[in-house]
Amino acid sequence: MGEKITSLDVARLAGVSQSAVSRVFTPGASASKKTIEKVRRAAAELGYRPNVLARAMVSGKSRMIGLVVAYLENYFYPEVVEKLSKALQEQGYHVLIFMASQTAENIDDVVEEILDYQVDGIVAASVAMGSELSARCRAAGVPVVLLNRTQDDERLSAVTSDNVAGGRKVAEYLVAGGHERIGYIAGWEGASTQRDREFGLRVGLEMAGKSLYAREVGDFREARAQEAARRMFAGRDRPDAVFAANDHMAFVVMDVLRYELGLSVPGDVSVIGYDDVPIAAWPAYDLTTVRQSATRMVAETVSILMDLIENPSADPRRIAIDAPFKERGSARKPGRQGQ
Amino acid sequence: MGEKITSLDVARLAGVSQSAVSRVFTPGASASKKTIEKVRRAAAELGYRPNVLARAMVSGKSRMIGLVVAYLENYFYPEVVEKLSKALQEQGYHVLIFMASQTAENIDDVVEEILDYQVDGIVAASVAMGSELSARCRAAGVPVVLLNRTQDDERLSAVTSDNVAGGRKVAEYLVAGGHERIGYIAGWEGASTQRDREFGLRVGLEMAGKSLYAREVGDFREARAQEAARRMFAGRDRPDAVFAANDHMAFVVMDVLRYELGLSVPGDVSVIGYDDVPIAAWPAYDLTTVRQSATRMVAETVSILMDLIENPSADPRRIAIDAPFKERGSARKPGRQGQ
DNA sequence: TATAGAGTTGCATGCGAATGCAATATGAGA
DNA sequence: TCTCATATTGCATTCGCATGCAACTCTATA
Repeated sequence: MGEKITSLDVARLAGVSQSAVSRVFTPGASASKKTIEKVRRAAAELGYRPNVLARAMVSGKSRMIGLVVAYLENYFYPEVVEKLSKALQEQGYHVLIFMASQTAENIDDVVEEILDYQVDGIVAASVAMGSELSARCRAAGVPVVLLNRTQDDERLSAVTSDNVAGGRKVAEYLVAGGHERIGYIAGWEGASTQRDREFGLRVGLEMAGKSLYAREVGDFREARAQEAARRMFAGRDRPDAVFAANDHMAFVVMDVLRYELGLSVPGDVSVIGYDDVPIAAWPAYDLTTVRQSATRMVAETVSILMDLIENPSADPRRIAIDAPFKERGSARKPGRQGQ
Repeated sequence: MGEKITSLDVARLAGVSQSAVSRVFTPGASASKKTIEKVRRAAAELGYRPNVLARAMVSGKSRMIGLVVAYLENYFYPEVVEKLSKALQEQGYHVLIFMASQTAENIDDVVEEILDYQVDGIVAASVAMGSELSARCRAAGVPVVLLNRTQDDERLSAVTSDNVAGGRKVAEYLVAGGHERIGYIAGWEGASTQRDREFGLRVGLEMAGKSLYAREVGDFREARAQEAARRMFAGRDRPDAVFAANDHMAFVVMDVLRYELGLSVPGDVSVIGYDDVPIAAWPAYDLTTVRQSATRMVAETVSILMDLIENPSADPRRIAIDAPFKERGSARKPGRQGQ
């Protein structure tokens, strides 16, 4: 066991030089029909396949993309992982995955580790990068694309949905539905998605001459969202509508309302989320939400990444894809004349 | 941009040889305090970090583990990905992820690609490997561990839960609960988990002098499970209990029963799943199920993998971890004297 | 038939780090 | 202070493949 087949073995069997073998397996290199034939046959006989790592050493291209994810608990991210991985596979790239702890600082260590693997690019999903770190990536010539998060640093590419517009749509819908006391369950305050969605919501409310009635922080985490919901609905004059900064928290909120407090959704309280993860469509939740298409976001991410890899001097791009409102049954619907 | 720092740069700055630098960064190599100090200082100054790929070339160890997953739609797998990735990171390994199409054949291509990256080991979650392929891995000296799936090939290591026992527990619980017409929503027939869970269920029923009342195939897929549930409950004399081969299908079944057919769970029909994914605990489902601990399965997988990597001649191991029954509210509970 | 031009091929080298070996430095014991 | 065992160090080589360069083989044109 363990006898590696190298290009030299193939070369010997085919009666050609090692370079010839290399050229046969290098797209764009020149080789005669006869040589190709001989090499292919020998390679097949020996079961030879080029060593990607060795190839990476000399070419400087590893064809690996580092993916940093903080938590797969929010089912938007498994979707991202799956689709990103598939999309990159189609481009001949593969994904090296790194789980970052929720703790903000650790991301930097993780990125260092990623860089050690000589990845050709990095996708950072739902995590922030220190400016020092992004500088290192730039120095190393490794493009970085933030996914579902933005940062002030203009030199970082980023793909998000249009969170501000999305938040505004929620406000408009709730106002049109005649809600009076609108609460907001915030995500982790450090996240741009959180800030933007809240900002959009507030702007939308203001434009209707209203303002936020209640606000609690759920940090995008299940347990925290649960506590947040309990706090928000503890007193009397409870909100008649809640916008949760993502679907994952919206489910928790619905569960608290229905199963702990015995309230009806949307009868007593309307609930709206953000993301439109698959579960949102399940009838048990039937969650009204804002659709953030993982497919489209991944497609944009891959596109940007490929551009940046091919043309390292290209400008970073920041994209906010359209986030359509998705009406379902968890929020009271505006009357016929509404909206 | 792009000026790579190599060990040679560090060596020059520190006034030592390249080998000295290498030794400082190689655990277990010998170097004097003074040298270590000089090298560390120079490395820090230049921001040097060893190139993992170059290291892999000469050492033959890439410290990468290939992970093959078919679909993240079933939320058991995101858990696996997250925990496996973290556990391996702690061991100094990293995960190269590969999505396999559901189609059975493609897995072989994917494994070839993985091998190209010189991974030190492969974890195949919920996918089967052709015998030819596993032979190649063996020839290449790359250990393979199947996760949540077994195969006849004795030379393959595998970690599953005790699916047969789990299935039997479900049968016993349903019988104890006084159910008369027990249906089964099967998973994909090619999966060992499917076969074992069904086998356990049937054995359990037989031991109680009963047999399966209805059976439909859901293929572990959402859409198929939906159709399966509809078919199963189309006629009169419908089942009074259903065991779905995994939680993911159980949720679909519950939704069909409750929201399409207007039946009560567990009032009219008891539903039991398998896996105990996080959603099973959500009050909207409160699913009675069999607990298959991703944490424990991942721990075993890592342990086997590390053993196999350190000692390539070690025997493959096949482990079925205990799968405790988890009683919740989606199935009628046996009376006090029951069970 | 001679010959420029394009298409092939092999040689030699390099990517960045680990390691066997031999040379040297260090320290302990006498 | 001298000797020998042990710890450090550098040299040179190696991992598997890609690629610049020079030598070479064709083929088409004059």
